[in-house]
Amino acid sequence: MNPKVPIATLERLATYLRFLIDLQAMRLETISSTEVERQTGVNAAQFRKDLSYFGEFGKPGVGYNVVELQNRIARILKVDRDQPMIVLGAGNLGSALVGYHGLREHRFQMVGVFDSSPTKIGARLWDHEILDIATLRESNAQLGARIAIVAVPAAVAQSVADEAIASGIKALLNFAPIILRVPNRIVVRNVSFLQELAVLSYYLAVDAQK
Amino acid sequence: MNPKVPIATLERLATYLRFLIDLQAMRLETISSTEVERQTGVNAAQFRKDLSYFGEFGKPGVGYNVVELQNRIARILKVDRDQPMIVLGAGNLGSALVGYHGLREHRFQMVGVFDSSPTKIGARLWDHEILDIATLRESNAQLGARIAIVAVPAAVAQSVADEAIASGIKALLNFAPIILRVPNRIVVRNVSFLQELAVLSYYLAVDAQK
DNA sequence: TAGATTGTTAATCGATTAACAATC
DNA sequence: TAGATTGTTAATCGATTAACAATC
Repeated sequence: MNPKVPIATLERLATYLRFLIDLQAMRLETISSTEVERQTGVNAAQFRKDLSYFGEFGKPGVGYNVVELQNRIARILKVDRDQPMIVLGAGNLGSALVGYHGLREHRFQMVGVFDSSPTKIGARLWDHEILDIATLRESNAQLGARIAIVAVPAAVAQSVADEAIASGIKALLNFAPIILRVPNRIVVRNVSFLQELAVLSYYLAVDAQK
Repeated sequence: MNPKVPIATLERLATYLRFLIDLQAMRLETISSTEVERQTGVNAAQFRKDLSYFGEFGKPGVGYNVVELQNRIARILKVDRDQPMIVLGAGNLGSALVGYHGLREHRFQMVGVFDSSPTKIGARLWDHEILDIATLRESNAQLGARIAIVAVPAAVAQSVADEAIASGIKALLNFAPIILRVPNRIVVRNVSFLQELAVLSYYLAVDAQK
């Protein structure tokens, strides 16, 4: 059914999901691909093609049922069930992530926060006790998280990632501005606002030229 | 010289820059594209092609001078000069961003933080006083920022973005999980860790099948 | 000079979009 | 039935990578 789904498709799927949640809040029953294009800017053929990797979702002449499509996309992305997750690093960013309610709303369940600083270990962060990152292996044997967010400084990100993988983590969301080297079986996604800002900065200058 | 540079190229340029800074810290004088591939995973031809949009950078038979390449990429991305920047929203995420030193290191200069909450306005956040977002237009007339980071809740992100644009902002880094509608001349980049997590979540399930 | 590595052209690969028969 | 819109095929577009002459 899904022989090599492009990553771009998966990213858009997450966008569609978000959009459908809004439509549902607005009590809309159905939506057509043309209307999706008008409201999100994603090409209508693109939208239909993206969905086609996973089966048939709409009714010709009618469109897509908002609630049904939303549920099916959630199931495809596996965000229809709780996903235990840990955060590595309780600095500014790590703290912000632990306190972010959007995660829970999307069924990502924060089960542990780790840091290496003696002044932080044992302290409370929202409703979590900060754990010693040196105990990651033992702790995650209990917690059973497969997703970890890397929110430590660049200098220690690689070794923290290595430890996380040894502790059973299968997927990493990396906020540190370095390229993590990991085994093939491990999935990594990078979030780099410095990179994003650099791209903005480039376009700012290009536009000014015109 | 640069007739439509792919966005992917610009993103990688930021990665190269980061990598070159590390190389310089390690006192390396030159590097070859093959070595870049070995250390970053980016295909060597890709690396050379990316640079070729902007001129010639290396010496055949020798490679690239680390310091020179670093400087030239910084100039291309315009991160060789201070860029004034504002943050909209002083919640968890906004606060973390304001406190993030990496921004200053990359010449992004935080010049203002805005929020709408009466309990926050006037309070100190690191070395900034939180300003009333209702005064954005007047304030940014003074501050002169062209880049804004949108770190407000989804429900108000669009109206805040509209205000920012009216205040002279030309580029937006959007953390809110919605699609911002903006005029053509405005550049937007989105950072969505919910989206990233959804992609991870998908692959986690796919791998488990195998 | 011989060996290494560049910058660039051409080939390949993959993703986006247009077009349309099928169908509600 | 007529009109609308789907799912999918085929055409287009763009990005990645391999190959190689130029050159240090």
